[in-house]
Amino acid sequence: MTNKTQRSERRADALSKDKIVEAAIAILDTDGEAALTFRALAARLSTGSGAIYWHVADKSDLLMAATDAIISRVMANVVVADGPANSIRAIALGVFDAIDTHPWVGAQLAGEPWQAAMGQILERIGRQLQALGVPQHAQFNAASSLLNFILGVAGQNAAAARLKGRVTDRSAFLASVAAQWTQRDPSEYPFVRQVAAQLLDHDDRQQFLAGIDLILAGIGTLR
Amino acid sequence: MTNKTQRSERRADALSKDKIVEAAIAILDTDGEAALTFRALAARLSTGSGAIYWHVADKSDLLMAATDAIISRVMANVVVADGPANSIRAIALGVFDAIDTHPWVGAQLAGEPWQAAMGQILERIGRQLQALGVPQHAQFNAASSLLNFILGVAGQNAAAARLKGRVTDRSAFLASVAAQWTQRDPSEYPFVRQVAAQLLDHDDRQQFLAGIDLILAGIGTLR
DNA sequence: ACCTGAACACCGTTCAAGT
DNA sequence: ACCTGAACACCGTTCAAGT
Repeated sequence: MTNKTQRSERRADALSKDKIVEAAIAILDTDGEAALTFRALAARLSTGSGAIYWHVADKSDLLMAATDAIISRVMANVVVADGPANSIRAIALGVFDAIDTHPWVGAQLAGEPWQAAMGQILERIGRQLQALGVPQHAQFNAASSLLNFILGVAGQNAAAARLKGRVTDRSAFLASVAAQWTQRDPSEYPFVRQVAAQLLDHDDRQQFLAGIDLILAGIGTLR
Repeated sequence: MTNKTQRSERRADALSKDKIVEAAIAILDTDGEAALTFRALAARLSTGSGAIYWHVADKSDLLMAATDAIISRVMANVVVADGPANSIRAIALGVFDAIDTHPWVGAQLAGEPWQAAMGQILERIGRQLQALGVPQHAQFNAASSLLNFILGVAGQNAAAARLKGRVTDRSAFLASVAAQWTQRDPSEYPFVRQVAAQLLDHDDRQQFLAGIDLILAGIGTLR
């Protein structure tokens, strides 16, 4: 037996980008965005943090690959039927629900355009807009409007998820938010005061659908 | 003369949250989000990094205060006239242009709801929706739809700004994005391929306005 | 070719010590 | 009350050294 510090055994099963991405998703889902570090990831994969860089360019690359994996699954499972308008609702709800279960996906979509997941969503929405009979010249704007609305909600939901745990009473928290918004000068915030009650107990998913419907109604006026 | 390391002089002009926020805005505007560190801020203010914490809770507090300052100025300068629909366009464009000149504001809005700036925008939009005659029960959803669309665009623009400098040819960059989206299986991306040409040379501001108009058209169908 | 883990160059935040 | 700046506990990323 020697005194020299023993190097760890080399891992038997080869690492791969897929395995790394799956491990990252597991960490993100169970412990949140902040918990995903290369050290935590390396520990979970029983390897050195540097090994990950052999398969993944950097943290942004890793996050985009994880987001793409989730969105791919969602898109594969979305049931497109009952006409193009309902199909768009289904696609949008698919993304919404994915963000609900994987809030970090929301942050990623909202803050990183040009990733593969964005192309997938755009494609799915665009095809349904064509089926809906939206004139060709208006299709890009219509798709981008729906997409941007979805991304806006995505960012907000990701932020809301970051509070989970720290905030136990959602209504009380939202009440304190509304109070802070209006406190600088209550007479300056008549609208916020009016909707404060609805803010406290509104259903995010239902409000999301209402927004999609509003944009669809607007698209319906296009000729 | 002593050999003891000389402590720096104590600053003559008192620090204040306002002064700190202004310095932060200057750093964010000239050198970008990544350049705002407590060390850089302390250097610019000729103080210790710890001093900043006497006036500001943490980095999030600082960023929210900076965002609120910018949005307050924008809202004070927005000209509301020509009827409620045009006023909503003016408010939205005000936010869009603010994000264009201060991209970090976009990132902040997209990723941090419940900050004061959000209350300001919501209030301004809501009041115009009331003037537009939107039925009371639909006002909250309508306002939230417009707001979320704006936040979606905000996040994308902030991300686009992060590339400035690194990317010199916008068209070439967007072409490579579209190519990457479709390359996995070109036959799976007919819509993206169709709009790729528009993607390359579309005007962000004009597309933003088209989205606002689409939502306004949808709101017009509400009764 | 792929993996290991120490080392580097940073962060935000805290806090004892000063005025 | 307010300020100073070293110290702490982290990060992402690199890279010489291993297999």
